[in-house]
Amino acid sequence: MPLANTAIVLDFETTGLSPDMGDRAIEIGAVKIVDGKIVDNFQALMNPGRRVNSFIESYTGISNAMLAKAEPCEVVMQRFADFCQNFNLVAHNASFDKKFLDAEFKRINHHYQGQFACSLLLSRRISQQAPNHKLATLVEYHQLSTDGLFHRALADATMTGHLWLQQLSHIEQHCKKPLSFDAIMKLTRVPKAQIYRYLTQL
DNA sequence: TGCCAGGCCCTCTTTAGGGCCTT
Repeated sequence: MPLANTAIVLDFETTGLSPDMGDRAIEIGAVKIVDGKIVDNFQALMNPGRRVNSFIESYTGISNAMLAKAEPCEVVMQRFADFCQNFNLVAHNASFDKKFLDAEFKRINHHYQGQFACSLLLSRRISQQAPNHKLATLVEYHQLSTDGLFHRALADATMTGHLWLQQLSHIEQHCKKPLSFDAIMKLTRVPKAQIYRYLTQL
């Protein structure tokens, strides 16, 4: 049973909010965490085969000129599949990143086997006093290390990685033992009002 | 034609609506 402190934390930049509406990934960033330490990372722009709008250029700082020089999504996603193997995955608001991961992997006929946990759902349970649960707010709230760059894939994935490790540390203070990835997945489904009682029973 | 995300989660709820998050 793999522990929660070994995982790949990833983040996509995309052309929009929904692959079902035709949106594509334009950048992926990820950090590999083994035994609670970041040991490797992955970052690549990818050419979605069409232009992105000015909002996305402004929001991410990723221009159409940058994407024109990038490898196609299919090439990058194959390299990412090799990078992530079957590590369990983490993202902030994982439902968003999972639907893009699933859509891009489907295009290259790659079948991912691991689980996908969400640092946003975890934060809503174990940091209920935080002003809100946006990634940037939580980085400041928990005083996590950051290079000040936001909305680029590797920067966001790295910050989410630090957030994930902070969350695991906080949880372990309550249950007094390292938890499996599966246990954390279950924890993100426990009703908020029951979370601390649940932790002490683990 | 005109519309267009969607899962989570709370509440003035469950025969629903709206804010929070992600790009």
